[in-house]
Amino acid sequence: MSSKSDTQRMEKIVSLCKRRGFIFQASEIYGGLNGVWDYGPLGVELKNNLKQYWWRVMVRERDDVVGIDGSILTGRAVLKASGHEDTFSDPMVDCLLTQRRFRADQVEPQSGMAYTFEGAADADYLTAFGSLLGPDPKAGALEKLLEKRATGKTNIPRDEDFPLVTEPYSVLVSSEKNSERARKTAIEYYRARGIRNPLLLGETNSVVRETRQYNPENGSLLTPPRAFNLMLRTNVGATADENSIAYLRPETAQSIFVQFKNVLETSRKKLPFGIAQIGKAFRNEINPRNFTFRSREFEQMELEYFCRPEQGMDLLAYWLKERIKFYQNIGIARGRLHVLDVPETERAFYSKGTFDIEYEFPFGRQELEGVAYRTDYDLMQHQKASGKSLEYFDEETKQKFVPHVVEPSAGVDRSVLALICEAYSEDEAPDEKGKMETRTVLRFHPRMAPVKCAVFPLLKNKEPLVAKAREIVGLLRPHMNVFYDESGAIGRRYRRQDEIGTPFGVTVDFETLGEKDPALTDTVTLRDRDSMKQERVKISELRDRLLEAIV
RNA sequence: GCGGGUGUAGUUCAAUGGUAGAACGCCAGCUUCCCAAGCUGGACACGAGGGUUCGAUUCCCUUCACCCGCUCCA
Repeated sequence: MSSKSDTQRMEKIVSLCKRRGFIFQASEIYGGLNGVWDYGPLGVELKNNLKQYWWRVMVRERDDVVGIDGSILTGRAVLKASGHEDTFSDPMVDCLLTQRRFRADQVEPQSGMAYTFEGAADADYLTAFGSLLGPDPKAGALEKLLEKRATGKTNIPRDEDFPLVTEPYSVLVSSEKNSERARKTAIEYYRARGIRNPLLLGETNSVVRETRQYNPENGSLLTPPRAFNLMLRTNVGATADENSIAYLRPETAQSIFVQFKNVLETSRKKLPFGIAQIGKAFRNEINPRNFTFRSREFEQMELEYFCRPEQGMDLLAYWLKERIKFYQNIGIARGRLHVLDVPETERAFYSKGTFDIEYEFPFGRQELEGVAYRTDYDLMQHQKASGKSLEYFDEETKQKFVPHVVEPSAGVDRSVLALICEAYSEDEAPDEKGKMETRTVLRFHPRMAPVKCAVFPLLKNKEPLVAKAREIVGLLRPHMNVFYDESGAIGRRYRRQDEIGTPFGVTVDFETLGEKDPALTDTVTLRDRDSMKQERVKISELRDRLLEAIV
């Protein structure tokens, strides 16, 4: 899916993230921790800008949404009711021959004749020492062979070079007629384990019925089922027993459902209304991949928008539109956003409609957000399990019912990564001598940029320049994240800011001090990151000029 | 979890069974310096743990992490 150049692009982005302080590997000095990442000084600014903008648009600027901040530690009962405790512990099995993985409960039960082998030795090797096992090795032959070898009364070498595998293996075929196919499969298996010309040892067979132990595609034995519980578990309290089990929440949504009644009463909202939350969630992913895209600790921005049953489908369409608008407003090009209408067969059984909003990452098209109409499933589950009514009473119609819910659920870390991928660009800019050089620029939307404005004195050894620049920093700092830099040539300082995506640069020069033209006193150059154009601006107008661009 | 690949300064890349180099970047200093300039000086690396060896960054084993493919993704 991703070409070589996309992989290279991604590598450059990862490297830039580290070099400039956006994202580091967690516990790096100890060799790292798989699937966990830390945000550095710039990363946290970017992430906060994203979260704050989401909160502003989704909560503060609306009458119909309130927020909460739920706990991460979640009682077992909650996740039992939500269905997570069951659906998160899928037992998985692997085919011993092809390594293909299946969910254990999805393997078709089969009946037939199972051929089991105790192991295999290299036939070429064995002939060199005479036919120790006879032409047709029967059950127990392997034991005999090992016994003989141990006594030393045979020529069979005892060292590790002797090509012998003692792991049992078994193949299921429909009947005795297919015994040869069973042997062929077994030979293939032992060959994969390093025996050049396998001689099967200790063959037995038996009739089996309704078993899920074999791969239906090739009859090969599967590994025993191993549970992959995607929830991270911990213990609360002094004793670490069954009763103290708690989970780190696998999604933020459940704390909203669980607090639905409290929020409804205290906020005095009427349907339709929403409860929003930004917070951490945890999943013990089998295979974290693609930088921060799939990690074990991550952050979500979720809205649960409650409504009457008949409003569900319309609101699903409404929120999908709103959410796409959101991504455009943070600087993601509409052309790289895709909407996937999740087909019924792939939706959760309780969902009447789900849209995935996907972004074209360098590593492929991947989900940023799911907008799902979850019906009344969640509240119903908690009502049943807790025995507490989660109904809503409509004063006008005098009806009592459990509200339905539409859920736009976005990944914070995924969106941050999308912002970085979207912003990353390389262009050509002339250096001092007019030679073209590659310039790395993060073209963040000014609203998202971690640093809004950099302020430079043209020279650091001229006190009046430095003082003026410091003064400007003081003027802007209450309103935005400002960065002061006095070291190195001015061009170098501009490039440093380009690489972290600072949209504006302000330089204090001798004209600011009124040395050349009195009319230019207290003006500075304002440099634009993308065009690299400069413009003379009065210091007194600077603040409003910048605020306009970054809100 | 399986298969393949990779681990040497912040980055890119060298070399070596015995002292690990460079470039760029970074820090300090000088310079009326507007797009990675120049000069001087400086800091920083063999992912971790074992083993072999007089001696290991180099050879072997294990482990950790990252990348690619599969798998998974309620």
